[in-house]
Amino acid sequence: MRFSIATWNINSVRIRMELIARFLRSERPDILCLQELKSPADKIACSAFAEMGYDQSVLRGQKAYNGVAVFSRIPITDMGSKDMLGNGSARHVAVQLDNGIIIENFYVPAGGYEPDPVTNPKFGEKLDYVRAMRDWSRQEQPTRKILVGDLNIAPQEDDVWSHRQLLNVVSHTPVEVDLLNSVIEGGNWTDIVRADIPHGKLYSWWSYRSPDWDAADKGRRLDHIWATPDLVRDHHCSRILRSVRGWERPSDHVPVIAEFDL
DNA sequence: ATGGTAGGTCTCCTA
Repeated sequence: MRFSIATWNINSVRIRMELIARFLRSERPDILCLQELKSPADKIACSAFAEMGYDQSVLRGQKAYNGVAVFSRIPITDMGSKDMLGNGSARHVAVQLDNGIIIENFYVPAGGYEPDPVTNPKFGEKLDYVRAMRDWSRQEQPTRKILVGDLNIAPQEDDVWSHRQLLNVVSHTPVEVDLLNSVIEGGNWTDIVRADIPHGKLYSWWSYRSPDWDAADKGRRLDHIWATPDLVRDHHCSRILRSVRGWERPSDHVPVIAEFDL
């Protein structure tokens, strides 16, 4: 038996319910992890998810900003949230499957524009957040875990449209890439999508500001699926659903999907 | 070198 898991930065869950329904009807992932809900939990139409078979949900909402959720067709248990910066922002939630697998759903801070923690505190917060993830990864038992989410860092050269031109752009700076790699090493994580698709450009996000995102194709791979060694197989059928970026009124991120043994 | 768009909202902040 296998199960499929999808991660998607939805950029407002309320205005994109139709888009989510279209995605769930066509792809039918067993588990959907969302980030950037931009909504309090009590304003999210969980009944609409339940009608499509996703009757299990664990939400961490917040007014206007952040927010993460897990919707599932298979049983999940709420395993709590980590408040990495101690500021109450809803950026993480964990759930457990009946077989013991734990799913960690993260929304890492974007970090603002200027890649300097002194002049831009938001960048400092982002670095602090990823440092906290590294420290947490080192403490965890490195087994039976899947980590997904919008990590807001594109670590490899082929994860951005131009490695050279993005070296000083937040999301691909060496300090961010080094930190993200230290999280991977600290938790003994495998980057499942890159293990499946090791070569070539791979993006999960295209800016709203590009008038023709498809032709310009100045994307970045910000959304990730990782797993601990015991869950890694030869292939996980990873897919990044680029076409969803072309749907009507899209998120600037597209869903990423992988499959695991249940 | 610059500006471009989107969403939610204490009309500006965040992405």
